Amino acid sequence: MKIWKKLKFPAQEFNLENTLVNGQCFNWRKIGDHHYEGVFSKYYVQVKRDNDAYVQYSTIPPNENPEKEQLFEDQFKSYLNYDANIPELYEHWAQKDKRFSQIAEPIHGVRCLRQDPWECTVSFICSQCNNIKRITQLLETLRKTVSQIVALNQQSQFGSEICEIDQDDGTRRKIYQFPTVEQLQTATEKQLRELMFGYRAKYLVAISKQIVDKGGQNWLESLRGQPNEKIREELTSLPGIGSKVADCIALFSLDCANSIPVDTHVFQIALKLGYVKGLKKDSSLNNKLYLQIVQAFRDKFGDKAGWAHQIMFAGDLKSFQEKISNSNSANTSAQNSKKRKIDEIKDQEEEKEEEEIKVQDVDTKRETRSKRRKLN
DNA sequence: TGTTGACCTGACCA
DNA sequence: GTGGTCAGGTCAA
Repeated sequence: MKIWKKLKFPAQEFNLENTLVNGQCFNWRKIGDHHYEGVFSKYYVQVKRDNDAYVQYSTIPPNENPEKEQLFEDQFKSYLNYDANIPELYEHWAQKDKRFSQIAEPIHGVRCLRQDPWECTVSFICSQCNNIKRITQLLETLRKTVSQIVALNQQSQFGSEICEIDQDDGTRRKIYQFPTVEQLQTATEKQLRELMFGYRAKYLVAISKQIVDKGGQNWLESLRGQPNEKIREELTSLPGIGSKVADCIALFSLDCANSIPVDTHVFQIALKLGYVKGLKKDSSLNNKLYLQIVQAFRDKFGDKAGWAHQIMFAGDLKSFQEKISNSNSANTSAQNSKKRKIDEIKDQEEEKEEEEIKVQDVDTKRETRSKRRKLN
């Protein structure tokens, strides 16, 4: 029998789907309408929303006394950045960018999570040249298998099993917590390759060892509160972590709300919206351009630009495109009228900017034609 | 200093 | 059925 706890959390401030499966984390799975399951800390957690004011959650194991319950709630609230006023931030960002104002409603209630830095590190190393579905699968495999690897390598007799849960088909499913740095350190490259981690296997093995040498989980957590540049420098000194992965770890787990991970999606956004003057679709994403795009997002969205970036990023994902187009076509004429007035003002401001993009597009096309001719 | 190709795997599409 | 391409990058030459 599950015990459900209520947490006051209006829907505009926290949308489960838009937050838990938008590509910032890979430990949640949809199991029903507005209902998700996941592994958080040492708990199997289900979270659901059945009214606009509250979300409800249950944990396995349950917390047997009020102190433990309070401790879990505090931990969960911290994970959800509970104190951040998301609607206020949305309003601010929507005033700064027309595209943001278009996606704000369909992708409402996105919260940037404050994840565990180790799990976040492993997750984004796995994200290299990979898609969300497969990253999620790889991390699930890692949780399931690592306790067997630990036992096999005789480093520890303790696994990391949390519980067994009943499934609809009558079978039972074991749930495991995420392996610690020390546990993953016991795995070999060969073992991880067999689990289909591919070339990322060698990074995971090397990085586990180096982080353990630096002080393990405590070292990673000690990076919280350090200057952004220092965090970047420390993380990129580790094998398999470049600028993009370092910025993901900083943004999603180390309290750097203005970190901007520039990947192919963010590059496309910067290109389409003309954030960087002279940016072309075949521009090579070198370090200089990377930092220009970062600066452009910071200039536009301010000190929590990383959080705004995550919403813009989600807006570029295929899984969110349908939501956006449905929402746009369902807008009532009254809404449209109000929106039109706001848009008119923005249009005037951005008209100049868009002219520049058109010029860039023409340049790009001209260049492509020229290249093609040369090839022919 | 900037550019390029190798690196694992699986889904998708023609 | 098969081969090409791409997917939230990094690294070394």
